[in-house]
Amino acid sequence: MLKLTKKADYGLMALKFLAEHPDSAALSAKDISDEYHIPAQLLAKTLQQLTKAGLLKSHPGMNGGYALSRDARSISAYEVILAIDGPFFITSCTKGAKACDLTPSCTIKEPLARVNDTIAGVLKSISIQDLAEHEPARTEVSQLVSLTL
Amino acid sequence: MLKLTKKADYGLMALKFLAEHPDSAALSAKDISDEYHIPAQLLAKTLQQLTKAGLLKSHPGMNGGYALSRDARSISAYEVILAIDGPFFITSCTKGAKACDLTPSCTIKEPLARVNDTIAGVLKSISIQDLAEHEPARTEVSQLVSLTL
DNA sequence: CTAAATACGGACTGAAGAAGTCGGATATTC
DNA sequence: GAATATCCGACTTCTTCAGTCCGTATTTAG
Repeated sequence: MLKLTKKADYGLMALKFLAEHPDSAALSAKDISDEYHIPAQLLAKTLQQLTKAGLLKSHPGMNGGYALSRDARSISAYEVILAIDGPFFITSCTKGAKACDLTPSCTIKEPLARVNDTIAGVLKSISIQDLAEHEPARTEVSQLVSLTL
Repeated sequence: MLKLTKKADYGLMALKFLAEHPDSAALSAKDISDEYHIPAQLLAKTLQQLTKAGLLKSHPGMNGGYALSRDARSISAYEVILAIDGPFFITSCTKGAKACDLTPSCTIKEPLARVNDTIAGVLKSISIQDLAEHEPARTEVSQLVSLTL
């Protein structure tokens, strides 16, 4: 309930790791899975999804691997989650056009859609670079997000 | 992925419906499930959870049913979701104290915990009364939520 | 040219959680 | 006492996530 998938987590971790090693030409899926102790093949698939989404550049062969396709500052957490988990909606019904089956009385959706937008806005405001700048996190971005019901 | 359960949706709808009928002494689970075309027994359980959480007052017997235990303006969407789905965490690992197994390297969690707090804050700022004040939603709450990474 | 290392990608299994049902017990009103 | 409710645990079913297996394609190293 209201939780990211592990693949999304793994994806964020991987991008963060790549952002922390800009000098390396490419890091393999195994390099990253070793670092974080996550299942290698699962991470591999996740990285493939991110590649298809254009967030990573891949390079097969020996000494191959993955690298960020753009600057870490221009990649948002939102893009990563979207690429892996697909579009998310906080409500069960809001599936594109097709609304709540036989329940147009579902007036809950409209306010919750705003909540949804707010969350998306927050995630869009967080870049991979933000994640890579470590723990103490004195980044102090102080992002303001407004919600109007 | 990042979605409320249907029970949480149902719960919000039910509370909204009750808030719209403050004149009625009590409305039964069936009254509400008919209104929204929701499985009656499932909604019943949800209402029982909300009763245990103290958000509703129940009354068995004929002409019995449920009523809000407090003013609709003092009940937040956050409380409802918490009562039904339990505490939510956007990350997979943040389970109370026990952190990420063998992965303390999981620096992703810290920034995402802030996102989690932001979402909680937004949900806390939305009352059942807000949901009940219908569609055009000229409520214009204009809530500000700050996020500092 | 061959072999190793790597990315790609489909199919499959198992586990977990969500959605919904069933059946009975208890309380209240008429 | 009968009808209408809430209460509540157990159960089935369905979906999705997590993870694995296995084969293919591609690049580099030697």
